[in-house]
Amino acid sequence: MNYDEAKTKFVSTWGSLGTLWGINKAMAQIQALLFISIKPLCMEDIMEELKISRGNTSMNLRQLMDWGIVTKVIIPGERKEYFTTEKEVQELARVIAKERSRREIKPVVKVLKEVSSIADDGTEKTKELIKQTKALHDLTETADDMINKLVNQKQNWVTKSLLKLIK
Amino acid sequence: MNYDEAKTKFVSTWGSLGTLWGINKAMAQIQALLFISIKPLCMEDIMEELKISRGNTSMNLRQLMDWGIVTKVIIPGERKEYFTTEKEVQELARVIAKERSRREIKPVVKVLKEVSSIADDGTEKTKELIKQTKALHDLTETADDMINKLVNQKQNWVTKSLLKLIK
DNA sequence: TCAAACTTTCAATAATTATTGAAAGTTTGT
DNA sequence: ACAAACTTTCAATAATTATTGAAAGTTTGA
Repeated sequence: MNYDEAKTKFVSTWGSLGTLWGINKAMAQIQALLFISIKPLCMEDIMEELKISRGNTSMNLRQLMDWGIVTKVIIPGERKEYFTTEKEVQELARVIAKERSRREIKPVVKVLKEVSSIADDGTEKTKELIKQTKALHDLTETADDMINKLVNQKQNWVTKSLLKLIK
Repeated sequence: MNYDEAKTKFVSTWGSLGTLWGINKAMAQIQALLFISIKPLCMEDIMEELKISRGNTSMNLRQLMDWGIVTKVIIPGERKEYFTTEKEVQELARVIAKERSRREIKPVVKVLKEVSSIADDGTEKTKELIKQTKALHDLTETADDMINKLVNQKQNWVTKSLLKLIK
């Protein structure tokens, strides 16, 4: 496998993993492309490499910037804008996890709390609903906390030592 | 909020969370419904509660059974089939994480390993590709390992004490 | 072995989500 | 103030994914 093959393989695989953290293919691919690029890229570069339209590129770059993963770079003497991505995987993971938690997990935890707090009218079905949603609430909240805490540890040794602990 | 409101809210919220673990809405809703039901339900019950078609119900039940989350229950004297879901949240989380890892994370880890193992031809761009995909490989693999290990600990105290550790 | 009771399959359709491309908007140098 | 160089917006369209419903399949009891 040569450089170009490896690059294409990486970009498309990382793109398809997008769903795993709730972003679309193009967005994930743009990030992947920037992630392995040795210099900032402009819109043309990205459009050409990924064969996507200008509008698509613009919209997805915007979202990546909103997330704080991609930043605009101004190159003196150049009119057009260039882009780079966060190069530290640890930091990348932090941002993604944080965003995911905020957008998707937190609202669910909130609903679970509400539902598990309804008045116990004494019927078996209500008891079951309360019991099960409470269990789900605890699990979800704990998992969310853990992910956030883990991912906020910037030093990699924490992850490694934890992993050893639970082996 | 009374029982029926709470139930509807829970089922639809849990359904929309489906994307988070890579299953579709109907599948997540069926599971949610069974999760708070005090007795096994048949296809009619599910169709009626969720207002979905017979075909949809059948296909999604099948997939839930393939995942090992839902099991068929035979009620003596009854012709039709009944279904229940795993009621332990811990076990539920285990199955979901395992499935997700197998279907989505493992293949990506494999590709990252391949890509990061290409020959270093000495160019800067190749070095960068290798370096970055290697970092991603390590992170992804570590995260995957952690999730699997954590989720395999059936006792809840492990999670709790770990959480304390990293607070 | 038949028919009633039930489940599965799958082509057609609907719903959702991503992408395009061209017009409108913005910025910059002269 | 203008025009060139660039970016953004968004309605239209395409691609993808989920859902339906009816026909085919299966099981069971008499």
